[in-house]
Amino acid sequence: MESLRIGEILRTGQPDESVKIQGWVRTKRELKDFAFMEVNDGSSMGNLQVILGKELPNYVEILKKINTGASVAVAGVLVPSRGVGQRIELKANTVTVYGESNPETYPLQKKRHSFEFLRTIGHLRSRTNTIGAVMRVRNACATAIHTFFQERGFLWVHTPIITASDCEGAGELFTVTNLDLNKIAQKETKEIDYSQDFFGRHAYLTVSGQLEAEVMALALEKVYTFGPTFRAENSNTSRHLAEFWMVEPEMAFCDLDGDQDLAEEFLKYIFKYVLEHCPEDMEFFNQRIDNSVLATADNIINNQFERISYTKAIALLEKADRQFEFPVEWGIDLQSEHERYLAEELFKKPLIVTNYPVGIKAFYMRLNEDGKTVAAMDVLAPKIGEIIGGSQREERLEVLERRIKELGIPAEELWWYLDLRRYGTVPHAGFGLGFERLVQFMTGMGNIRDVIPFPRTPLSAEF
RNA sequence: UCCUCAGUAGCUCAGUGGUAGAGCGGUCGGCUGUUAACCGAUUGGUCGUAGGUUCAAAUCCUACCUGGGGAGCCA
Repeated sequence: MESLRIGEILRTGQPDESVKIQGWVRTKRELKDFAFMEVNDGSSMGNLQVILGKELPNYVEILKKINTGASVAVAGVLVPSRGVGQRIELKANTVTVYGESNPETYPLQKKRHSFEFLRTIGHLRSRTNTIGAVMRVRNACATAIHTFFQERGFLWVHTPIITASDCEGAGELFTVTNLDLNKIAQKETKEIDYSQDFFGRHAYLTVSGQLEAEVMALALEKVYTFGPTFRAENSNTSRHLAEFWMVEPEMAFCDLDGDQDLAEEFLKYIFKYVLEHCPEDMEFFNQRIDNSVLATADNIINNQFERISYTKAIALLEKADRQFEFPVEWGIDLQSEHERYLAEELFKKPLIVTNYPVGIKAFYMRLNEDGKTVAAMDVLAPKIGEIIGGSQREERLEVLERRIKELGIPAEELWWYLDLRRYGTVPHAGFGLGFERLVQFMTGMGNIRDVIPFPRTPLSAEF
């Protein structure tokens, strides 16, 4: 008999149906003449309650084996539940134990564990309610992202993970090398000769696929990347990972307004999709993790994002009836406390801040007519802060060359990027979204390490 | 990297100078269409590591390690 997923049985299973399920034992309760066993296979929040009657062959032996964490297959007949708490349950005819689980050493208990502890058992934590729900929502977010872009004619392009350009300007890079580091450690010379390295030059793990995405957009018009990204920054916060996934759409023939429209439509679509596809999990997050996630989702789906200029944002912050640790002044970069005030207190919803001072933004952002600001945008979300950062790109060769020179960036390495402005340049724009921050925002999970299966952070890469 | 708090049983924590504790978990028994089951018994420790102060240190001091929260950097 082919086995069914438990989530499906819980939703649509009918009495008298013969079914087989496979999964892991969450809990067992022994009574005098029979026993209850709850089994979960990751397909849903809820477990399937299995009735084990004494008439089962090897009843005593089976009961000894089905401790929390054991893997089982159960064939039987669905029956209406006589207890409260579940609509339907499975009366077992045969039980197969694939693998036992020693209750004296299995670290997961039936009760709640701290996320700190669960991080120390990264290989088992996905068997918990919360991490399981996170992974299902994460999957739904990823599917929603692809669906959103595919429906709109965007091509998913695969930008390289190994890159030779260190001038993307987005933080510290990991070096990729196959040089013998032991030999280098013994050398007296301080300089490393990267011409002897695998690529014949210093190579890195990518910190962004944007520059390559621009290449593809200037041939295919609408593209997006969705892949891993690496930052070697020594950041120890609940919002940073050394390895994370980033989504970067890039559109030719698009300006900053179009960019903002896309970002807003995009977030709305994903929230709506996840609410439709993971209602149980979202309900769980709302009940157990953060009682504002459903209201937040509703807020995002049904309200227009606030759109204000950086200059306006500064004026609002200066008017705020409160003291900021970092004084507010036109030209400064917005601090966490400023972003939070705007998103959480003043507007109480996501807002898009645009046209930042040229001095605090990247070289590729398009210079505005005023000569003082660039066509950048940040989407600020309550609690998370900056969730999306984007801009209209500088498409004018001479302006871009001037900016590169001003910032002291080695232009020769960017020759191909500049070529895009030499041959058939067009206005174009795009943005980057931190995928894990999106999942955090969606689920209300406080620490980004709990929304990725295997988090990589400073001093931590065990699993 | 900085600030701050913490590290005691498998887990969550109490214990602030004088013989290491509780709840949960595990084990054994009882009871029950149970469901964070319940009742009783029982098991369980190099008090993060290394020094120091003291007659005596989980407790005070120093350094280091690890983790949480916040900040910076950023997505």
